[in-house]
Amino acid sequence: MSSTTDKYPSNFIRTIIEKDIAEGKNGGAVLTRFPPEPNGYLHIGHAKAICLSFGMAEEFGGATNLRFDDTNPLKESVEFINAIKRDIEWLGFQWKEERYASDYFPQLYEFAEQLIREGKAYVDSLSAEDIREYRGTLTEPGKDSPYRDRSVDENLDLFRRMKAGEFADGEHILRLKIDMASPNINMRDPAIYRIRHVEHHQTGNEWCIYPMYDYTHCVSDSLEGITHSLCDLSFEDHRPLYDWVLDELAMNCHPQQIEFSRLNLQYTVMSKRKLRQLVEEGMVDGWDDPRLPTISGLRRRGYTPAAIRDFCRRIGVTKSDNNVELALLQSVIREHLEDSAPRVFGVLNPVKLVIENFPEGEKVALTVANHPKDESMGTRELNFTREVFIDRDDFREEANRKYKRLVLGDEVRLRYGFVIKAEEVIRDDSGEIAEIRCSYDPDTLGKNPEGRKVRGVIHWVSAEEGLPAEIRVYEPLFTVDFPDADDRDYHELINSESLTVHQGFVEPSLQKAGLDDRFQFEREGYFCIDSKDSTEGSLVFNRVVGLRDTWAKIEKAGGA
RNA sequence: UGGGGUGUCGCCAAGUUGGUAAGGCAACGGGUUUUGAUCCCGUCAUUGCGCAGGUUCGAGUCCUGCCACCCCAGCCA
Repeated sequence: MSSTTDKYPSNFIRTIIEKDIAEGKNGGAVLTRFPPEPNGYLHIGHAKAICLSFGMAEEFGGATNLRFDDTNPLKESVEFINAIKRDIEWLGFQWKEERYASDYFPQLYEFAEQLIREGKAYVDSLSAEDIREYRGTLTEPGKDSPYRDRSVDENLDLFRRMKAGEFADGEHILRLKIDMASPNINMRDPAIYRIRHVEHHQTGNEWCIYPMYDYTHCVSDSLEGITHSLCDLSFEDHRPLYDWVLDELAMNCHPQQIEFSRLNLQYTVMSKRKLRQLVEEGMVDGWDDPRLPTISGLRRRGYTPAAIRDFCRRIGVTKSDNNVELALLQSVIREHLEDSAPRVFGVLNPVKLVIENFPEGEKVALTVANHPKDESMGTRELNFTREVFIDRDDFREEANRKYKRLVLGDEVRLRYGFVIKAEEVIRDDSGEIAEIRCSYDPDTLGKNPEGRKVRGVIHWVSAEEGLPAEIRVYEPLFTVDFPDADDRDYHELINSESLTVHQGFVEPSLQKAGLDDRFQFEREGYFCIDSKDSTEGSLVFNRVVGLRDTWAKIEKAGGA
């Protein structure tokens, strides 16, 4: 995992850490944490944070804790906990310790009593609506709650009774006593404990009051001895509160919160809320739908952990808003698969081709390379037969010379096999081409014909030996590059053609394709077995990404 | 009209104490090629680093003033 390609280029967070180490801060130690709330699946944006937090720690000989930020039992579940752990491990990272914010509930409670005793927290009995009213607005200061000056004894009594379950949800709340006139709204007496009579996935029914993020996170970081607490920019305004709590509690470990900008990627959405909607409304096939930017989706789509890590490294780490092009992600996975994926043949839109002068029942065994540039990947055998499938896009009844595929009356090479010539087209009742009758030149195996220049080379699959397979090709889930920035409801922005299912054929060797294998279907793209739906008897492939397609560009420009 | 941030090539992004604008992706030329892939070569910010002034022999880097965009008013995280 710790190859040089995983090293980040210069960024401001590394600069800070290097400086801290040079100055002997924290005794030169680096301990980070990744703190997901188990209320959804991890996505590529989380991968950025994971690579950063784990990456920085590893680079400086430190470690990273995985800590589930499980302070809101209403939205969380063990299903998400397990999915998150699996995704992080799959990405290639190992946490030092698995912790839960709920591990600290007892200590958090004691600290809360301490704050009350010191007059730094109070129980408010205003309704949620009133609290909102009293908070003021962005431009006007808030005003003190009438309960703000309750005595320490009363606060303590109330808080203990909150814990004991004497009150209903929403009846009381514990707030920090900071400054209702602060220009930073987060400092206007933030709530730190609310009553919730619900079972918690970790602590069961032990508690009916639950601490809130701002209070929990900094204390948890401190208790664990975190040195650098990396989070996204939305928490920048919360840093004064983070620091306030640790200072007032006089914690002996005061981690440094550092914020960076979150990832925005073209043609997708990154908010857990929207992802959850897509899943729950059945617009996709679960959290691991290959069109989703979730780690699980990317895994099922065929992305590799190394490619995702490389992507995270290449997008960099800054505080500026960023809009990363999908092309970068695609470029990275292509680059990784180019070297590692063995080549095979697969035809997505099959049309049968019959070579009339090739003897029926005969086979010519061809030894073909698994990789054009890497002999160590070996060879495999393919049988050339009288009937083969080629892709419909690789045949035209007429075309100009720029079209380097099969044209009626002209020649083309079937890759690794013979040069053939299209002689006649057979149509079905609907007028569609049902079959292409051809002839072949037996003297063209491994050599070019004399005096003629063949248009090009196309791939094929033996009709006699090929395996039928379902091949799924994906396009972006959304029709606009940044759905979040669009005023329209996201339902209107869904790309109805994000999934195309082909009933095609693949070469026999793919029968033994494994779940972790990636292949390049020559001239088509990179593919993998669909981990959810593929079976031995009915193969299902996902297209990870297409090959770079300059022909499509030429075609689009009106070149042919 | 409050507070917190950010503005360097179409996108991402480097740019330590001012010294004369990295790299990647994309794009565009060309070469190799039994994958229109890969690979290789070349072009791609020349009084230019949001704008306007200023300091300086010299500023993306310092100062002043503007402008634009993002985040914040959950008993969510």
